[in-house]
Amino acid sequence: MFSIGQLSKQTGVKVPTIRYYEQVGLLVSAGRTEGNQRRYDKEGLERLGFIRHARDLGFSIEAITALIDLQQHPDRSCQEATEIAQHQLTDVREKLLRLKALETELVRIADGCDGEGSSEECYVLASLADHEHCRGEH
Amino acid sequence: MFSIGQLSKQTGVKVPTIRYYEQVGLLVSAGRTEGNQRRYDKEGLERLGFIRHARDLGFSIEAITALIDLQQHPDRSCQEATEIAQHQLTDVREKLLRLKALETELVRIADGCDGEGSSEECYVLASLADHEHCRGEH
DNA sequence: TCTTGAAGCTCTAGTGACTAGAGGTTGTAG
DNA sequence: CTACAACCTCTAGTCACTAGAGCTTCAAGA
Repeated sequence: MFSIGQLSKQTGVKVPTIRYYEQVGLLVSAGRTEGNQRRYDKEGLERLGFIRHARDLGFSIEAITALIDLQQHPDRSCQEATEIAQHQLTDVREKLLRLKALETELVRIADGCDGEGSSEECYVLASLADHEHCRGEH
Repeated sequence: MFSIGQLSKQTGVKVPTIRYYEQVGLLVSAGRTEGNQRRYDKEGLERLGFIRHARDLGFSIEAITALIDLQQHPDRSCQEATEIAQHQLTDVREKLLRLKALETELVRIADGCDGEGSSEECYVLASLADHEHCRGEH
């Protein structure tokens, strides 16, 4: 049995975050001591590892809840899990496209100015003031 | 003079968001009508355009406040503005790297499973459960 | 001039995924 | 047995909005 602190050390998830996961129904402790402190078993440790990994990959708490639900019903099709993962992938790809466009624009803005002179004629400020300067959309 | 709704239509920023910007000190209306409704002039319209553009590029409210502050003191160096933009660029590039890694990982996970069979042997779930499967770090 | 209704107003609370702090209790090593 | 690190609960704060309640004002048509 592990205390919440031990679980935290082993997974790298902060203690208040573990309590938060309990609050939202993601991870329940195996039980409590007489003094009301949480105790976890190996299953809890594994589940927290799963949650951590999924969060690192950007899955929402909601999506993770759905995935855990699937884990607990092995009779259900794997298709749902794949759909959730595909959805996440689409999401990441959209963000990637957007960020790439932003990068291009920011390079143009940030590098267009040598940092000298007064802010009155600053290229950064002028670029932000006037969208017309932009090459792509965002 | 424009009403808040006209400002909203011209810039594409929602009415409650404009009020929010006032609340955090980003955009003050030129004045109020006798009936307490906000009225904006051309300067307000331009400033909201500036804010909108900067937000689209991912600048935080805090950074935008600093940039506007610079605009209003044309005697101050342009360097600060450039620094803020460079910082934002660094930030975007970090996010890009991270997202690219995630994409790779998600492709591996989401495409490794044909969606058939039960969730018991689902590759998505197995991959999320075991970080060891991962190629890169995240 | 009156009426209607869209648009405006303020205020509070909710979102997601935590994080911080107050103020009190428990577990454990020496 | 004592000290103190680690635990507990609860509330409130973060960011950048968004939603809703309940009210008032503005402007166009009759």
